[in-house]
Amino acid sequence: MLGIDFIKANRDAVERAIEAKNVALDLEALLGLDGEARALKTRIDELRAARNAISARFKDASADEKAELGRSAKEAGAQASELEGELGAKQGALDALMLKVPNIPFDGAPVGPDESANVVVRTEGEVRTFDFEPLDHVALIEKNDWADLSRITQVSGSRTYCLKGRLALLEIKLMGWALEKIAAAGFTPITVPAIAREQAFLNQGQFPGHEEETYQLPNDDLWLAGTAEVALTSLHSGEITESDRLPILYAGFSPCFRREAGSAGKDVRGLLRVHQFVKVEQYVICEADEAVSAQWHARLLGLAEQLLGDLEIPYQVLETSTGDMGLGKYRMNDIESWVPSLQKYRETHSCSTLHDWQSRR
RNA sequence: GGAGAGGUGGCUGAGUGGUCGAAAGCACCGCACUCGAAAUGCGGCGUACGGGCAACCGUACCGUGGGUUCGAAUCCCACCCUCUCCGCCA
Repeated sequence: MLGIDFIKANRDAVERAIEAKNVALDLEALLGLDGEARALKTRIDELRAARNAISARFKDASADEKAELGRSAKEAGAQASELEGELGAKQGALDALMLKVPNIPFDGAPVGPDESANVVVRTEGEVRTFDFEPLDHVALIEKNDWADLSRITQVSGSRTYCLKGRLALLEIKLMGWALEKIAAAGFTPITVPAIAREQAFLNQGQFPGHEEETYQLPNDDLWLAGTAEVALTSLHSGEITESDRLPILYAGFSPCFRREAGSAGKDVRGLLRVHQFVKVEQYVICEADEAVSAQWHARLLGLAEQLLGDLEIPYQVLETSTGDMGLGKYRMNDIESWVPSLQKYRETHSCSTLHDWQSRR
């Protein structure tokens, strides 16, 4: 989220961000609530000050005076409590609105409602031409007995997969290889749980708003994260970090769980858009400096590209539009990799910068 | 699942009804001493909101939320979290 002082001082920019990101938020109402809450608080402070002043005289007072002082102190206290209740309600409403305030997007981000406004900024690698019809991944799996896609759905439902043989090994090795590559660039490899408390999802920005897309474990008041980012974001929450200990660099690894609610009918075949998968996450906590942050963003993107280069997979880099990048993001670059059987690029990587919108949460 | 212990400032840790935003130590900052550093001595040192040009003043904050009281870190209730032991376990 953004600080209330920042919002007040940069009202137009925030208003533009709300528009560009297509957020349902009435900034006018938010600022009005803030004003009302402050006024109430001032009034409560005055009542409390009066009460405290009376209480301070209590000890040395005579019995008669004590009765009188007690009465008036109690009354001031009661009034304060009543207003406090009012303030609580306003504050709650205000907090809920504050969580919906979007980060101000990067100047270079294309403004648009959704992914259709994303812009391809670069295309890398050479698309192979074959003198035969390339099979898609499902056909390759069937041909080589590399998975039990239909059997596992009777166990775990749709959008789950079960790799076998060399493909099972490939999944594990690919993750290990990516972790090692990123570790070699100075990042600390770290394995984190997908299980996390609600607070972690609030901290990261997934909540409020995306509860429907998240698996819940209601018996234990826990949720399953769709990315290691959830755990990594909260790993250092509440800490004040000396600047000489920055940047903190992680190469995270975790299973990822996604309900894919609202994706009905999309990519139902094969290994695209599954409910559970494994992923490596690059994560940087750096000093609150736009230039430094931009350098790290470039570094993350560079490392992701290096992985694809090493794998000889052609790809394109997108500058993600304001409508597609999400509430908390300042800048987002997606990478789409070439899928020969589809004859098109599909999203495989994503790099984002969130600035202090994230750390404030 | 059963039993117990505990959550106080950046850290350790005192504090069981007002003189407590809170002892002491560590860390940190300033000054003195020193060629310099260390050691030592003296002083300072929480956060948020509101008011004030400022000095400063007011309010709140001792896990969270309620309650008792003129007054709560301290008493009562509920909850959350952490740790220890036992049991169970793919």
